[in-house]
Amino acid sequence: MARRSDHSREEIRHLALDAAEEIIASDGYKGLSARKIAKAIGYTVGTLYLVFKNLDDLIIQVNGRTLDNLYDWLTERHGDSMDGHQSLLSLTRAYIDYAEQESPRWNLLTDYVVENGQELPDWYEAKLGKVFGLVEHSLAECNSHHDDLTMRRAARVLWAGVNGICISKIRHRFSLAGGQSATEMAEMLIDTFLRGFSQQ
Amino acid sequence: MARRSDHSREEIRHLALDAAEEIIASDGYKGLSARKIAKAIGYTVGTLYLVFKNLDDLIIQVNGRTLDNLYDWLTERHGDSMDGHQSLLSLTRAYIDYAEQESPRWNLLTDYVVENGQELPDWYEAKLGKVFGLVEHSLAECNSHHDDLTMRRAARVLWAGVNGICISKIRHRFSLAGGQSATEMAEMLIDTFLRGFSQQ
DNA sequence: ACCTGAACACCGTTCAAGT
DNA sequence: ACCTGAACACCGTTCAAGT
Repeated sequence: MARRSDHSREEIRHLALDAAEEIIASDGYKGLSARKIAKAIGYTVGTLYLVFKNLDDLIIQVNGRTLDNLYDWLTERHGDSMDGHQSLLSLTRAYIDYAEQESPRWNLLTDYVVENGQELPDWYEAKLGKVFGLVEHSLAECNSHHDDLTMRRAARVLWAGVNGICISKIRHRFSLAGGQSATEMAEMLIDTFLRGFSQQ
Repeated sequence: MARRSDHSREEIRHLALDAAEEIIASDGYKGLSARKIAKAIGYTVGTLYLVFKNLDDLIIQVNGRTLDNLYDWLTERHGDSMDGHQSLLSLTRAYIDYAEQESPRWNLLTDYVVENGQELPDWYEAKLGKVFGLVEHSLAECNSHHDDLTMRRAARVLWAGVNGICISKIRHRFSLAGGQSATEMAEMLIDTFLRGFSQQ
């Protein structure tokens, strides 16, 4: 059993986040609990509350690591040797693959509800911004006759749309999609949006 | 206190669903519990398990009523005296209003995760289909040179996209949207998609 | 100083026993 | 037949007490 001073606070934080990721992967994102984490790392539940404000704080930190992981996944799979349209499609396919293959942690990301009057921490928005940056970059290669703000807005609208498609197909498993897969739906969204965007 | 035979099984079902809706509205969607429902209707927890298979079954029935409620909300606010494009925008604004004003029950709808190998019940998909029907109808008024299947697919892609925007702005409260509101993002999506869709 | 362990106020779900 | 109430195996969170 772990005793006092076996690990620094920062080490306990890492141990706990590692354990949380394993529990989410094996028991699903709703199977995560403070007591399971504590047991897995050989500390008492009380110890977790010395390191995390509460379970919400822990979950948001797990989600932060998921965003890092997603960023790496996307950049690894995402070739640079194509035009913007193809690049956007390949980014989207990589994202859908991630949501499907890492669905427990992806579901936890989507599950998070920010309460009225609350805000996501800055470091979290920064990680999100890094992922959005990939979309912006691909979009900029497709089309450059719009101003910067319009490009950024288009990237966000398009990505929120792709995410909505993933939610309906992966989270809710709607079978009302005219027989289309998530990838086919996302391709239809991107192709049609880009056609409209370039002819504006 | 309620005694046996005070209510039929169907009456208990309605009482429980009514109570669940009130609890969700006042305590948030994560504040719902079988014990709270039982207390509110004057029965023991055990009784709920005579009427519902489990809490998941109850929640899916609450979500079914939310879909009915949403359908009524959309049809009430949705004038018929405009062209398809305007009609689609007004439908979208009404949906965003619903998500904002009824956010606890809307969040419960979005929260639901269908596990691997599971499916949503047919009656649930039928209620969803009714809401999607409104979108299809408006879209059909915008554009009629596509075949039926393409129109249905476009309606689903567009609606999943609008929903994704609501999730990023209402559920996650991302402030990375270039200063746009959910409504502005949805308008950008619809305008650009429709331009691309009509020029295909 | 650091961590424990017990306590508090909750959960979902089941099922023998009561009326 | 219908419902209860207690039990079981869990929760998140706090904090006096131990080393």
